[in-house]
Amino acid sequence: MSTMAMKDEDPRPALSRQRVVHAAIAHADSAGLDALTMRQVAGMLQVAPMALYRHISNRDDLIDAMIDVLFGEIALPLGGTDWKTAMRDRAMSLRDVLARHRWAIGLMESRRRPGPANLRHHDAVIGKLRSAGFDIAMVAHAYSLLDGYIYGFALTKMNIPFNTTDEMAAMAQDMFEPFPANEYPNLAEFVTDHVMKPGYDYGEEFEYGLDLILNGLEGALTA
Amino acid sequence: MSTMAMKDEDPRPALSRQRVVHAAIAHADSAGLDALTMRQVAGMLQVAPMALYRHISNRDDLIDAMIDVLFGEIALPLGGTDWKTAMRDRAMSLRDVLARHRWAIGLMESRRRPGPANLRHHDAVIGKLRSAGFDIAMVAHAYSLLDGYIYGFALTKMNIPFNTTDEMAAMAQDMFEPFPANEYPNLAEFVTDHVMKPGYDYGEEFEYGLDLILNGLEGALTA
DNA sequence: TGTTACCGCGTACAATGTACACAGGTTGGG
DNA sequence: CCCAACCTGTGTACATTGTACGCGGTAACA
Repeated sequence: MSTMAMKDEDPRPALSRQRVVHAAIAHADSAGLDALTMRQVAGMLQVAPMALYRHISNRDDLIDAMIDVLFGEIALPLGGTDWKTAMRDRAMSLRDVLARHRWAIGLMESRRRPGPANLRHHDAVIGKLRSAGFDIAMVAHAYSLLDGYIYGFALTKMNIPFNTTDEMAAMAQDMFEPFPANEYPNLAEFVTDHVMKPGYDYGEEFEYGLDLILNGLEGALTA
Repeated sequence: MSTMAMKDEDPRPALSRQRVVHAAIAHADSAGLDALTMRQVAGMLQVAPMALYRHISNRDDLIDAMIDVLFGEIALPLGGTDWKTAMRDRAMSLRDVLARHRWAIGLMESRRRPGPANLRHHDAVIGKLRSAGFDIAMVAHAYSLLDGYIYGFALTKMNIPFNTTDEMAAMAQDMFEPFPANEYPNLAEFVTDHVMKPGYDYGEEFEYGLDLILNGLEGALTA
């Protein structure tokens, strides 16, 4: 039989830009950006490293494409709802995307060649705010504040890998261990009495700040 | 003469951890983190690459040390002022530090081994908030919100290298060029009518959001 | 004067991104 | 049906990186 007419269980379907980009995302999700080497991605696809270069022009181009896929993952419920609900839903969705793809946090807004999903996303958000009565300066304020907070929250909170309270305790131990006891009493109290308490939930922390910002913007808008 | 009794103009003073770290910061400031190779740093100090390893244990240890120097650069005016002024000043100072050292934005809060300046800084900020009447949960809210915003603003705004309006226009051109005209009308309007206007100043943008957050926190505190 | 600790160096190696030329299959024109 | 052009994946090769290892020279102290 010809290779073309092979059945579905072809052990090695043809390479494509899409397949390369998705494999790269999967690998970065599980192993981080540093581990995203061309040879690793090629390995995942059972292909020689140089085969990738038929579909991407270099590693940076690959990352650009990966980021644009993530922009496509952000939900944009801009339909009938008011701007506040729309912005809140978008923020939560973006937060979730960044949680799924931690490696991307520092890259989303620093691409020199934004892809179509990226531009479409920003266009839609700005459009929603404009049609809700924000003038252009106010759009700048709102967008700057919201995205700053969302990305910054992701940056400051998600880099620390604490999945269990025990892990967290161990890390705190390592942190304070090289220094004299009680050298940093406020910080120590904060960590032991709050961060390490069982009920602590970063999700709630995020929403608290988000709502504070949204309420502040609402006040500024109606003023 | 002995090498020890050499005069001040010794062309190559003894290496030290401090000198290595400061050279590395200077290089990262001007060339970025990717260009921060051991060989480059060694070259700045007119020393063989392996000489560095007598004073730092590896590249990651070097970066840890660099970050802690930056934490030391953040002004902490926690004296007689009220919490709001203190937090505002600290935020502005941190913003300035991040502007001077863009390469550090993604690294400040993700060190697994925070240095003494880092811990002292957080301890002081938490202490200031506590003594101003914030309970622990409120400290978590405030700190999360403020640092999220500060780092996020730095991340989203400073990565884009627009020093002049012309450069910005060129970049906007490159951004939209691959796509049909008017594909992204809201974004296009925003860029041309606001970002590229001569009077646009990112500093003001930062302070707008900062004050909104501080006022929101004040409201929550007194409630 | 010896001995010991330290510090900078030269060499070497494994891992990485990617340039280059090639091979095997696919396809379209005669 | 045949051959030429063309894709697409491959093997090899090289420059650049971090850093392990052991050497030699200098300083400090006996």
